[in-house]
Amino acid sequence: MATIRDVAKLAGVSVSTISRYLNKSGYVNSETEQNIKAAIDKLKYEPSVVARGLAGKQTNTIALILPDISNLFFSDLARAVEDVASTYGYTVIFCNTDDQGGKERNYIEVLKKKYIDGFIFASNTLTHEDTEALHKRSIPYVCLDRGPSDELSSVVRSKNLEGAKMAVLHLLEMGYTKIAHIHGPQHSITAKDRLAGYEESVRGFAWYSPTLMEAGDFRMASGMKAAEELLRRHPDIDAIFAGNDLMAIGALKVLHRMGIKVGEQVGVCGFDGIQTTEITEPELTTIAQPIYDMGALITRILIKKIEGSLVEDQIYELDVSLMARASTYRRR
Amino acid sequence: MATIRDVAKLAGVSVSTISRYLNKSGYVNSETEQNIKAAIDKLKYEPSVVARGLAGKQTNTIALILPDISNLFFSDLARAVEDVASTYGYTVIFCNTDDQGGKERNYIEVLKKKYIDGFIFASNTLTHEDTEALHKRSIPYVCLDRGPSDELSSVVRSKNLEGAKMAVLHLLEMGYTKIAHIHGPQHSITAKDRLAGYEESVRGFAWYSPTLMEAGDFRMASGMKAAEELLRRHPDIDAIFAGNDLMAIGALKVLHRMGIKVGEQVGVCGFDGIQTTEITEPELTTIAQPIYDMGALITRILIKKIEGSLVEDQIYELDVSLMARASTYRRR
DNA sequence: CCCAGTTATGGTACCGGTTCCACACTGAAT
DNA sequence: ATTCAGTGTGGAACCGGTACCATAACTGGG
Repeated sequence: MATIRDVAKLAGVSVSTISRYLNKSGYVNSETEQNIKAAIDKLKYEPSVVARGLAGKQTNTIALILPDISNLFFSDLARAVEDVASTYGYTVIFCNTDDQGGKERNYIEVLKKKYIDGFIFASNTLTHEDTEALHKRSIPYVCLDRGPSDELSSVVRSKNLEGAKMAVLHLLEMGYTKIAHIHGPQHSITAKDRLAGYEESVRGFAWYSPTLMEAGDFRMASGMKAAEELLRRHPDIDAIFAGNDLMAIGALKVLHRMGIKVGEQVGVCGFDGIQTTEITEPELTTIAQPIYDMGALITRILIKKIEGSLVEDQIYELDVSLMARASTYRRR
Repeated sequence: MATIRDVAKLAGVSVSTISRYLNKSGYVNSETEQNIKAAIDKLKYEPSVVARGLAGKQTNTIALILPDISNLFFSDLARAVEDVASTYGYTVIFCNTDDQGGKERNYIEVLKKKYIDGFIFASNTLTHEDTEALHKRSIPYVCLDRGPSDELSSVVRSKNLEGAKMAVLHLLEMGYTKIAHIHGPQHSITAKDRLAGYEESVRGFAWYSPTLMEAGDFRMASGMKAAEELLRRHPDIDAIFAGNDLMAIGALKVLHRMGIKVGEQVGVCGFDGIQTTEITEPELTTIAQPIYDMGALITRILIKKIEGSLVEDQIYELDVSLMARASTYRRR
């Protein structure tokens, strides 16, 4: 491997000049420039990112911290992050935390030793202490859905409350008359907002009851359990709005097993818009978050922060959209 | 940030001694050791991975090159890779190639400048030229499914041919009598092997015909198209074996739309064992690859190669298993 | 004619580690 | 007493860049 000194020697100039040429910082005569170009070509010289990292404190690497890459939502997100990052010349490291604060903290520890340029947090366990180490070294970070408690940071999320209201409204419009809700874990602000949206929308109805709400953990199995429980408690419900798609799919499964026709008899609506919603039978109505856009946006914000174009920290709320499909189509 | 020299000063020894202590290379008096420990604690010293990388040519980072992280199969795989890598102290960079050789080559170029310790290739486009650059710098790499053409390398794959035979056998045992096949793109050795397994198993039957095979591209939409075509051509087929789960799900969808009862009238079997197969209705019978194990194994092999415990390059073929489910259950 | 600003380039300390070599000391074998 | 292996430590070059500072030649304005 050729080094910058080899190039300098061959081009007959000093290393400083090469460095200036490479970084387009400072003056370089156009003739000299040609010589340097030739030398670089000849030696197939490629600057070492590591040496640059050591000298200049930039590694062009960002870390993506998420609960589980094999979760459909996050793999879609990761795709967007990597796409954007690579167009800006950054590479992406990913870390699975399983929503365990300990793992997350551990990753932060390991990665800050690596001079990572910035972090994207898509997990829900971030605390103030976690970010302290980042602040100390002024490593920029951005968050999905929610930032660390009591602290301002750039956050991208979607309109969860509004989306939940859209879901309920849609179900009502389709002629369903008693709507239950399976909500996610309440430490998640996302789940909270969606629950709030549901509650605000249905509180006024005569059939409203707190027992129409049942908790899940955002995974399919919990959706099944919750749906069973709800149907046992209220055999007359004719629609279920789930806090995310996976739980909605669980509900779908349960209804199917009970011989209940989804759509016609009981409507089901999810939230997230993961690709799998098109695979179910019937296809699942859902409130789609612009997952790809969210990932792309949060990455662009992070890179801006890294490169110093001052962006004020703020919360970006993206629009959600109703994907009306067969699982909420009630033939009359 | 404290540096190694700060620690040396505080502990009253030289940097060499600190380095020896940190790497457990060479002698360090046990008393000195205590002092060093204390100094490190006090200064909260953490060695810089970047400086280490520059000096010692090790970054503890591996790259995972795959077609698309948002593809269910690869996100499961990525999870396994990261799990194993992190227990060995490595971080994982991932890159989406969309099966385009150009993107792949580009990533190799970028990453080798970063002193990546090793590569895992899970894409199908790897050529001899691609790996040349890696050879030159003796950067180890391993492959999933297939290595670069005409070259030995460590490869982990599953028993595709055998699995295809299992699928056909299972369908026959369940009482299906005319089995079609949707195969993947033939540049993929995986798809080829599965097709071969199918053909070998059915060639002896009277109903066998080359027109019972139709091509797809491993994605759902192509499975739908292929299924339609097959049913048009042979309205009497009563089973479809697809070269992967996503195409099988496509077939499922088509059959459903045509009002054909999957399982009872027409059996469908996939291949891969992605989680989504449990979400479909009916649940999809599939030949499950041990995706997680494959990812874990390939990562362990790579790390062994990186750390120099000479492993001979070889091909590891893992067992597949039949997951018999409702999509191939024929009530009689 | 002098001084200041622009253009062009070189020298070198520095980033934070690793590693090789030199040196000193100990105790046992020759 | 001499040699030698094992133990323990320090000095300094080196990895491959960046960036600051110095130097110098060449403008043009006062």
